[in-house]
Amino acid sequence: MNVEQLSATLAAVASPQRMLILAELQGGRVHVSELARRVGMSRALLYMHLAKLEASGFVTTSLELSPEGTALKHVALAPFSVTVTIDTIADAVATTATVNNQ
Amino acid sequence: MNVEQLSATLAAVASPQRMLILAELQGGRVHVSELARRVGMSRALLYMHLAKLEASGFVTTSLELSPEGTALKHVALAPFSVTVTIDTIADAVATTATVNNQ
DNA sequence: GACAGGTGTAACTATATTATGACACCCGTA
DNA sequence: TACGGGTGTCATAATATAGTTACACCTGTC
Repeated sequence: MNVEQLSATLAAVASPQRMLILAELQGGRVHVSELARRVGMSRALLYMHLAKLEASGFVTTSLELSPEGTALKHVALAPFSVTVTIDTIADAVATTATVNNQ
Repeated sequence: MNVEQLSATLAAVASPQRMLILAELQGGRVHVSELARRVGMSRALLYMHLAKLEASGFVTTSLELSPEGTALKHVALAPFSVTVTIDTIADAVATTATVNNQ
């Protein structure tokens, strides 16, 4: 994992709003509009946050048809565990430096 | 640890520039001006990054007199290990929610 | 005194992130 | 057809973060 990826992953979870979203998803998967109501933010904003969370693998989404026939985009928590130590960081920096020097 | 603290801690380390700084400090403590040269940034900018790293406990600083009599601000890596799981986040959210509802 | 090398910060600009509001479109139902 | 409830995205505004430049000040040395 290079610096950019590690940075993006940490930044994705280093947001009070996104932590709220993840905590809410602990109760089970929820569709986007319902999730927006629960965390108290607009759908447009939630889409932005979900894009960051999904890009770094913290959540997964799936578009499914409800019994009533309407499409629902379900968001579910993905299992994850991120540990940061000086070695994690040094490795990322070393990888990035190598790539840049090629 | 509440959401604000956890967010600040993760944000502090979720920066390519600050990762570079931490990686550089792995070789031992360095004074500010020298560190600025090594990571290739201005002192003013480095001070800003160091303030964030120090606020979350990733580095420590100490002002000391060199043998030549000039003051040197030494920056050293502090031992750390940050792990983020859904439980870490849920706890932080729960703590924050409790505080806000008081 | 002029210089080299250090600390510390204020003011400002540039850029990235976060947030809002409006729009187009789809499906079932009264 | 007019709702109500979804999805998805586009400008745009507001705010936070990152970065630059310049300044004041200190110490030892030529």
